Amino acid sequence: MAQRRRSTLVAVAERAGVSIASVSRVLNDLPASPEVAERVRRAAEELGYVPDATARSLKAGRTDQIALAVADVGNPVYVTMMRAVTEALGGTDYRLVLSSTGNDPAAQIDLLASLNQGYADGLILIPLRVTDELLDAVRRSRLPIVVIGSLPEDAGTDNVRADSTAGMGLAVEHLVATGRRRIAFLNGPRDTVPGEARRRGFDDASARLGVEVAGHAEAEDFTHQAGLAPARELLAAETAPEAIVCANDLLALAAIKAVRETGRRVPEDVAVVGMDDSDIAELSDPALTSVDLGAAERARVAAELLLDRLRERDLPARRVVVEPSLHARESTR
Amino acid sequence: MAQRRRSTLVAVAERAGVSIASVSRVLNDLPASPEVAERVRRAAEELGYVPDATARSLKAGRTDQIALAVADVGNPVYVTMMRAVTEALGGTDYRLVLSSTGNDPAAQIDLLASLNQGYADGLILIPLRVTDELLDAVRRSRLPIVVIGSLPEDAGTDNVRADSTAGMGLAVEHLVATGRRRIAFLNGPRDTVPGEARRRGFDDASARLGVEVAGHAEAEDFTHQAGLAPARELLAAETAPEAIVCANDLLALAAIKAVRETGRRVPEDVAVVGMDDSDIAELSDPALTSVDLGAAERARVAAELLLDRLRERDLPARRVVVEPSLHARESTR
DNA sequence: TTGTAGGCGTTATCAG
DNA sequence: CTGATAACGCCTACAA
Repeated sequence: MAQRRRSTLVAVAERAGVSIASVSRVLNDLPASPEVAERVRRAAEELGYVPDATARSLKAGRTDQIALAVADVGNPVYVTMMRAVTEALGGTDYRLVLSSTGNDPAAQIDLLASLNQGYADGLILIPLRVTDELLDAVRRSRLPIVVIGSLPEDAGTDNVRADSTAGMGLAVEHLVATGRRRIAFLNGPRDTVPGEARRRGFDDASARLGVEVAGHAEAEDFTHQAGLAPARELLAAETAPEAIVCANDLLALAAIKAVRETGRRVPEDVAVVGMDDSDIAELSDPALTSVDLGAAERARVAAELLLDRLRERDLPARRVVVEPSLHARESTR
Repeated sequence: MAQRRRSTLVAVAERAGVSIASVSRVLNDLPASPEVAERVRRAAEELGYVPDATARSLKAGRTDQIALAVADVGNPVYVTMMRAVTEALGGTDYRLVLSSTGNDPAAQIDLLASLNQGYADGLILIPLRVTDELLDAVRRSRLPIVVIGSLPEDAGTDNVRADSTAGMGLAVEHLVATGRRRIAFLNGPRDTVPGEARRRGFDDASARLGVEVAGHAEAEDFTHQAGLAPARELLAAETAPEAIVCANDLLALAAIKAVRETGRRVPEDVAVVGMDDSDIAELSDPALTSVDLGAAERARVAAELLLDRLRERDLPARRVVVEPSLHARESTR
């Protein structure tokens, strides 16, 4: 059985018969005589000494931790982002502290407040809704924050965003190119960051490309369950759509299900395009055509920006836009 | 703009004209005269004072952090578990430190070593493969660990596991009850904790219930992609299976896809049962019948066990088995 | 090269 | 009730 109590520099020093300063130096590869170095290393080894992260942090003023705040750990897009952040941090020796704040803006503000306790060196924030209070809290925060999602110009915060308009453009163009004209839009809640951006994107794209808009519907949430009813609505319209563009992949699966319920086929009768290109796009049957708004890339870039800023605090606020790409699969053949 | 530098007890004490001891007391709700309390609170407020988590940790010997180590942040089951842990921790003031170790046992051992730096108070470990080295490292660890997954009897570690045998029993019984006799098994890698457990479970159940085993196949990974080829194999057998039991939901989706490729229908020609009852089971079309091995519950219990032990170190090692349940959906109608 | 000592920001003990 | 002071474990001038 290993000793219950952690051993400290003092213990190692005693055992090696030297001062704690020498121990610290040896273990941090600072100059020391070979003989002392040897004694220290052996003592440390024998005691199973491991430096204490907390004490180090207090001294160094850094925690080597980065916080990631997401609304919902369950949503596939956030999972993608989490994974990307994890990978980006893999090479460094930062640890990841995960906070699931739920949809509640108040919870995010609480989180920002608690961050000022300094348990992390920086934060990647993925807000579902951006309120003025949140922006304010972000501005007031003592530590570097990178926000993923659209922010007002003057937010003065590092910011990585998708180009929803371009993404919707890709979706609609693709549908037009494959011969669809009457296109409907299945959105999530409009009072969210992605909901608002994607609706604008769809409207822009459909106007620009001169397609016939066969209806808008809005699910109460970006989930499969919430998507079924509005999808059925769209399909029940007098002039049925030839294609449905959906604001995310879960809604797209709901659309496919709804299409099939009416006895129609995907893609022959109704084509379906999703958005986010999450894992389920490939798993779905038929495999789902989806626009990748660069979730992984956005998260990766956000991590880079943050690491950057931790290295060098005095940088101007940066904004990065990640370009979308279309992944054509069976649902729009 | 907020002041760049965090203010400390000393700053508050100076401003309030009292000692740091008094400040600490007031802010920790220890007895103090109303007048001092008032002055301290005002000063703290004016300076935007927030106590430093690191300093607190050093003093208290606790970090208020719990580490969660999973093999792959992408796998839906792990996501389920992460969410459950997040929720379980929601009521407490523990933070969650997430480590994605990959499939590499060495990485998990490194993680255990680094944990001895004391950046967390406890660990929930979900190993994909349990090697002797890993068990050893777990035993040697200075901090409380709860392992999710099967462990040898004598591991002496808190442990939460699924009952794969019972789960497979539910799957096979359900298939028998719905009139299927020739049943095949699509597994993931056998040299993993779940792979081994589920294979044994299937063999036990099929023997006990006297069904005709229409083949075993093994995917190289628990993924959709890896499942396609072995699923096709099973279907190409001379006496085709009437049902396929799959070791997880991703493999089950692969099986459904493979069945359809051959022009057969699910569930009429071939029934498919998945395992884990992850989100995609409900999303799939047809919706997937799946055995819930209690991923969320296991994670929740693991978190409870850990919190428990953090409260009271001297507990005997506990082992909890979580019972499975079957969720019948369209894929076995 | 080595040791002494101070300090990172808290909390807690012990006098006053 | 309050204040001075000693830890927590580490790093690092500075002095020897």
